[in-house]
This record gives sequence, C-alpha cells and structure tokens, in this order.
Amino acid sequence: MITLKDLANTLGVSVSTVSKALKDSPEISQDTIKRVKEIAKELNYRPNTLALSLKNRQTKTLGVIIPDILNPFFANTLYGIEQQANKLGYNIITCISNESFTKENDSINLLSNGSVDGFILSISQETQAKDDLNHLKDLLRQDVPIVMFDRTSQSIECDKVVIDDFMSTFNAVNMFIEEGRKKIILINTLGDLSVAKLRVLGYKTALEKSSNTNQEPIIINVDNAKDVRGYIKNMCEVHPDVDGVLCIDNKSGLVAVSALNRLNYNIPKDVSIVGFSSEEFSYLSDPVLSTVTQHGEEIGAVAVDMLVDRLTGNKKKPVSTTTVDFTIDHRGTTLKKS
Amino acid sequence: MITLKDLANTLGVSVSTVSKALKDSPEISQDTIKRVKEIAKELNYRPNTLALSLKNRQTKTLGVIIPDILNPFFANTLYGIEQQANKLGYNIITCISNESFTKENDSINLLSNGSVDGFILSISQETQAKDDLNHLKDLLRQDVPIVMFDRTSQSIECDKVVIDDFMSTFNAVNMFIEEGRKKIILINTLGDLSVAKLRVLGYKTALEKSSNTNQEPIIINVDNAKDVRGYIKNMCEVHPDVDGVLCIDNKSGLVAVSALNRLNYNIPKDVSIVGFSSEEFSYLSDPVLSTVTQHGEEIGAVAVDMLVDRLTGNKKKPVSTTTVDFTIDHRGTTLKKS
DNA sequence: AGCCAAATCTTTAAGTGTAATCATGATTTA
DNA sequence: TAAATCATGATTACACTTAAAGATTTGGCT
Repeated sequence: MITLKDLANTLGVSVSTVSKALKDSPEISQDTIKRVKEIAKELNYRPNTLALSLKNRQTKTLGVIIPDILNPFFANTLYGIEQQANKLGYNIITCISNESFTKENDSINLLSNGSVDGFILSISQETQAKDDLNHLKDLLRQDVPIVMFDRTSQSIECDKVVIDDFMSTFNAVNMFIEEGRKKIILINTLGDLSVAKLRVLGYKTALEKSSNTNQEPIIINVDNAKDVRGYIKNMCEVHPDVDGVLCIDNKSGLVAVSALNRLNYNIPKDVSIVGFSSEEFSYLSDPVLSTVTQHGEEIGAVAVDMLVDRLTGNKKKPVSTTTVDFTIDHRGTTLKKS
Repeated sequence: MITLKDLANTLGVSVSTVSKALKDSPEISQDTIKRVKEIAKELNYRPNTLALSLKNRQTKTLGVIIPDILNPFFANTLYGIEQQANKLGYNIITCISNESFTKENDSINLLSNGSVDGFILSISQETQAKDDLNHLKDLLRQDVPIVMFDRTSQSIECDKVVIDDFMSTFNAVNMFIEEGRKKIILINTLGDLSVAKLRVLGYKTALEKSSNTNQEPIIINVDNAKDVRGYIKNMCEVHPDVDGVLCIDNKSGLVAVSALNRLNYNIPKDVSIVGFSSEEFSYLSDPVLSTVTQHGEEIGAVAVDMLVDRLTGNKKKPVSTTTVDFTIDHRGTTLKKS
C-alpha cells in the first residue's frame, strides 16, 4: 500500500501538495504536477478507499441480501445488480440469507454501521412467514435507504421493484384459455410467499372471469420442490384430462415437462405447460419450456438505479414502486407461437 | 451514525474513556463502564467499521471474483464462500467477471487498493484463453493474497482449491466400463478451459488403459451449450449404439437425458448418462441424473479457510493446493446404485 | 491531623489516509 | 517598500484505538 505520504517523502514535498497535484489543482505549478503524477504512476499509487469513505461519509458500496443464490431468478438479479452498480461506481457486499430470518437479520445489523450506503434486498421466506420486519424498520429509522425487490412488504415504506405477479398468471391463464384449455392446474412450491399469493390470485381470477370456461381452480401445493414429479404423476391419475399446467417457480416447469412426456402426453398438443424461468434454463427441457419471464437482470439494474438515485439525488422524495414488465415467452410447450 | 464522540459528549467524559469502557478495560471504573454501556445501548452505538479498518489496516472483507453466477457450480461455491466468510467474521465483495478478461481485470484493480484483504477467484474463460495473468501477478507482487479455485493456473504461485478433474472422468469412465459399456461419448461445452482439458484427458486415459474395451475416444465439442440437444441427436444417428454419455459441464447432462428419452433410449438400460452437477439440479430430469458432484459449497469454504489462514497466520508459509474430493453420485441414469 | 506514596481513574496525544480550508513564505511587480 | 501573485505547507476533520501522561482518590504512617 503506497500512500500520499510515501509520495511526498520520495519527492520531498508535503502531503497536501501531492494531494492537490494529483487533482490538478491550480494552486500547484505544472512542473510539480507533472513530477508528482510521474512518480505516482511509477509507484502505482492508488488512493485508499477506506480513508476516502471515512472522509466523505459514503462507502460507494451497496449491501445486497439475497434469499437463495441457487434460484436462477435471484442469480439473475444479482448479476444485474452487480453490473449496474459497477457501472455507477459502486461495489456490492453480498449476503445470502438462505431463507433464514436470523441470517438476514444478522447480515443487516452487521452492515448497517456505515459499511454500506444502502441496501437492496428480497426478504427471506422465514421473514415473510414470521412477518417480523423490525430490522428493516430500524434501518429506515436510521435513514439507511432500502430498495426491496420481488418479495416486498407493504408495511415497509421504501422504494420497490417488482413484477405484476397478479397479471403474470392472469395473462398466462388467459392464454391457456385462448388455446382452448379446459383443465388448467397450478403447481405452487412457494408456500405463502407474497408473490405466490398474488400469482395464485391471478390464476383464480382469470378462471373466474372467463366466459369460455367454468373450471374450478385446482391448486397443488408442494412443500419440497423435489417432490413435484410425484405430485404431477398423482395429479394425472386424478385428472387425466389435464390440458394446462402452470408452474409458478423457477424449476417445476422443467420437471412438469419431463414428467408429462414420460406419461405419454403430447406436449403441447395434449397439454400446455408454462413455468416461471429465464431463458438460460428453459432449454433444458424438450420441448423447450415456455415461460413467464421475470427479467431479473433488469430488475436488479432498476433496483440499483433507484437506490443510487436516492443516495445522490433528492433524499426526501416520496418512495415509489417500479413495475418491471414480465414477458410471456412462447417456446415449445405452448401452442401459440409469437 | 452515532459515534464515540457522541457518547462522550452526552456523558461528559472523553472519547477514549468511552472506547475503553466499551472494551471492559481494567483502567476504567466499573461505575463508568456501566454508565457508558447503558447509554451506548440506548443510542444503539455501533463502532464504525471504516475507521476500524483504517486503523487496523485490515478490512475484514474478501474480494470474490466469479466467472458466471448462473452456473450452479459457481453459485454453490459462492454460497460456501459467503457462509464460511461470515462464520470467520468476514464480509465478501462479489464481482462477476461474466467470463470477460476486461471485467476481471477491472474488478481486481478496483479492489486492490486496500478495499479487501485478499481475493478468492476463478479465472474467466477469456483470461484462460489469452493466458494473460499480469493482473494476478501484480497482486502477488503487492503481497495481496489470492486463493484460486476450479480454474487455476500453474504460472500463479498461490493457494489453490481444486477437484481432481482428471480422476473425475477417469473414474466415471471406468464405472461405465464396469457396467459393460462399449461406446462412451464425451460431450464438451467448456472449450479449452483448464478443467475441460483435464477431464477430457481422464476420459481418454481411462479408455486407453482399460483392457475391457478398445474403444476410440469420441468427443463432441459444442460451442454453445444451447446446441447440445442437436448435437446429441446427430450423434445418435452416427452412433446409434452409444451406451454411455459423459457430460463434463453443469447442464448438458440434463439435456442428454431428455434428448435420449425422446429418441426412445431406455435409460439406464440402453445407455448410462453422467453429468457434472449438484444435487439441486439433478432431479430436474427423469430418471434423476447421476453425476460427478463437485461439492462447490465445500470448495468455497476451504478457499475461505485457506485465505483467512494466510491473512491471520504465517504469511510466508509455502503455497499449497487443496484437492476437495468429488463424489460420483449414482441416481437414476446409471446402472450401479451405491 | 498531616503528608506522601500508591492505586485508581481519566485525559491527552499520536496514528491510520485523504482532502479542503486556511495560512505561510517567497518571489515578482508596481 | 508595499502589494500582489504564486507555490507550498500546516491544520483539521472523518471515527477509532492505545500508550503514556495527568489527575484524583485512597490508604498507611508518623
């Protein structure tokens, strides 16, 4: 670590001269500026971020708390966050709550002492179940800005980035109905997550409102994502006439395709399948999975924009919620190709 | 942000008294200690990490550079790194190089000014192709410790964590041979990556050394992972008698299962398939994919241990390479169940 | 009681790296 | 010679720790 002092010593001038010279201050002669810059380059001087942060009272670092890094949606979001943060001159400290309230809580407490300028987070499953959000309220009380994405809470007054979860399934079901599907089943592995509730509601509402069907909702709740295959097999015994499957998480759609293939359903002739995934994973199935795509990368980028805007711009402007458009991407498991 | 000074002012004592009181220094009277602690708790005082880092000349932060966060192996590793780092009192700053040399280089330069105490990284594909490792050599020259994992380089003298890539495929192929397989094909989507070379070599060597087969190696190189399905179909036309498929990346194994199912191969009766994946993804196929499992989580944890050991312990001890055991997990796509 | 030494408690000062304000000294100009 | 200009230096603040110095109280002894 080479410091201003080191440069000053080797040049025989004072620390402040060096500091000013490096900033092209008009107070310093061109000659000195040149000498200073030369030696700085030679010794590969880099200003110490720590000292700068202390002085400027900002770390140029964002805290990011993700519930589950193996979930492709969150991985995508993290990628978007990292990219955009870098672009705007910020680093990110990443914590993985692993769906645990305690870990989430600890991580926030650990970082909320000036280590980061603000937080981007999606709350853990456990936190949403307990509905204990005091750690977030404390942050706001300390004027640490937060941007929540995907899994948010109405009781926290902060900027948010979401997709329209209700409309995502509402539209997907309507698409099924347009295809002429009569028995559309929803598979939920997300329990009582806020987004799951909205997606389930979108499904139910679409069925209710449609005049082309009077199907009752059929919702299969699966605790452990690894059991999806078994549940689908059972479902096909009870409802052999299933002709639409809607999976509201990131992996089950793929399982559904392979399970229904195995049961000799012709996809998409006999049955349409839609999952919630991103392009990078949909091609793992045959036919390639059609999905509601959440565009996590963009969600992450928008979250960073909102946070940085609050950090640098008008801090007191009212909080807002940005809705990033989802898309319904027709690939091989639906009839309607776009 | 409440500081020692704030506490000192409200109590009418000096800053250092407060500092010592909070540390239970014997120099401070029990009475004062109690008063200080009470007010500190009341005002929710938290020592400023920045100031501490500056003073202690260590940030308690590790830089982590990952080539691709959507790759489940790297996601797993990141998870292991984060867990273990937290356990040892470190935070991590994550950068995603996205397989780009420039991004990797920039990230390292940005963090190597005292922002982090050391690095854990796996080099990007582009870096490995260019074989330009000056950014890493610079780090070592500046005495910033590095731990490389998975994708390493012999020309960098630092601690490393790897699996025995050669033995992974060597053993997998031998397992195929024990099953009586006669035509074992390797699918490589990893190009010239160091690990790919070793895995290909293990495959070739196993075929050569076996007395039970005199099969020539058949290696299918696929540039874009999304094309794997097509290549497998072609392969089955050329070699309809294929009875073993070895995929050396994290996703292709799943594609292979669904492709061969579709072509009416009976898995695992007609053909065995082994991929490189982790448990969280293998269940997406039917039958459930058997895999060489890399245990990314443990690799990450070991990397942190090695780095922290170097940071806190004997800095001058010779570098070492830890080999984390892989396992071959027999699930549904191989005959031999263990 | 009076005094000093010892023990106890608290403060001062220095140091971590940087940048901005203010101050100083030197040179040149009027 | 005074004033203006110019180049550089000293100081301070950011938040924290710690060694050393200073202040206060306690206790023992005459």
